Amino acid sequence: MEKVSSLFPGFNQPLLDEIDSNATVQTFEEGTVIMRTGQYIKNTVLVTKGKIKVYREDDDGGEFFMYYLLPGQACAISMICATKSEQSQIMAKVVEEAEVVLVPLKLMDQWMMQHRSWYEFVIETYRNRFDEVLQVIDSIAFKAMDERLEFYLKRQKEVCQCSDLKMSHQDIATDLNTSREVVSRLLKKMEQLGVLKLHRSHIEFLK
Amino acid sequence: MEKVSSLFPGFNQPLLDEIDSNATVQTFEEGTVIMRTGQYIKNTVLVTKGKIKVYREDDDGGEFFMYYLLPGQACAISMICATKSEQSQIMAKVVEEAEVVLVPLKLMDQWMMQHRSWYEFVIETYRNRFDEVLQVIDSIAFKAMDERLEFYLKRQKEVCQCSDLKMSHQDIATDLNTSREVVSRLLKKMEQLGVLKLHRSHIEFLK
DNA sequence: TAAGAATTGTGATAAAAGTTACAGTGCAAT
DNA sequence: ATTGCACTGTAACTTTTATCACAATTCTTA
Repeated sequence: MEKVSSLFPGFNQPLLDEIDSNATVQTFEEGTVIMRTGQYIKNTVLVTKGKIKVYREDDDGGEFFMYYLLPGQACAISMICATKSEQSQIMAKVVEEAEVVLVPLKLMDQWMMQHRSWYEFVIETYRNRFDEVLQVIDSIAFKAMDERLEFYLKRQKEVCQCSDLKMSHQDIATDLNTSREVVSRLLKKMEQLGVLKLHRSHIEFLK
Repeated sequence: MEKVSSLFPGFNQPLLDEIDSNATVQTFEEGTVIMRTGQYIKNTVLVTKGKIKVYREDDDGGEFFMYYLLPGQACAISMICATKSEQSQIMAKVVEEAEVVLVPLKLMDQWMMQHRSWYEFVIETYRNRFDEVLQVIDSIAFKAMDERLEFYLKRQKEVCQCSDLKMSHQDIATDLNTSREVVSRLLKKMEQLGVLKLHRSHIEFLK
């Protein structure tokens, strides 16, 4: 569990020991849906490797990307739902081979009381996710599709830490719950403005 | 503080005593903006009377209604921000004379550890607000304006517990961040379908 | 390497939402 | 009672977004 202690530097030794003896580690390959809308949540998820995308789904198969779960982070939803063993309100998809630490939900409350560092981590997780979700609301409530796409690309760039995004226009359109043609056209405009360069299933950021 | 104990039935006596000796009560008349975007938060807000609307704002003066704060509820944002004395990410406006109990933020963490009933209340507040915000995301990410308006009206109806909504079309349009004409047209359609009846600054729900 | 699938580009058109403009109506205050 | 203002209705138009159609290109794999 050295991985946990380096990725979650706030955790103190007693907490790390508890995790060691109670949590299970699981790996998922790219493409796996590790959480489905409506599924009962039995664990809190801590990510130690890979990239996981969290989506909201509607009744007609529509998807809407909300945020990434990255190493050192936890799924706020799984914490919130875990409290009452509720159903998941979101769908989570692995986009880069992931390793997660699963903490049984019944330990959540207990650790909150016993481990200050766990409490702080959970509160910090709530805070960050709430903030992130509010920014997502801004983008869809106030912005038109061109700015929404820019916001989306900016976030992807931050996460991959590189100047390449390996996704098709259709993938992006699905994440934004719009159509491929709209995304293609807007990307073309951005290419003409010199902000990026388009390749097949691959966008290169120039600025 | 009998009001607090009846509105927040989960709070046990030691917690109620703490609130009694540390919190301040304040009343605000209709129309008051009790929290502004960017303002530093120094208290956690518990509502004991009235109705408060919580908004997200954009840079150009746009407003977007997110949810109501009602008696027996707390502002999740103020709790989250309070943790680090952060700036408010939202604007809160009193729409019906309100009374609130202000808990100094420095007590938040302390009470979380000491009072199980406070801890449970805070977690429950996070959970409910997160759920509510996710539903709001659904409505703007997946639905067109007609359904968004229906969703909006449904929530107003739930809150007022009556079949009358005393708002002008412009007020509704502002809350939804759209234009008055769009709201007027959609409301007219709903009237023709027999779901409601339109009056001046007043909508009567029929179904 | 040829066939098939996925991806992209783009025009045409339709639908939804936002904007402009203005008339009419009800309400309040003097 | 009259004036003025806030509110509502609606037509005409523009812009944005979605949908349809189809060609061209690149990649995969049989």
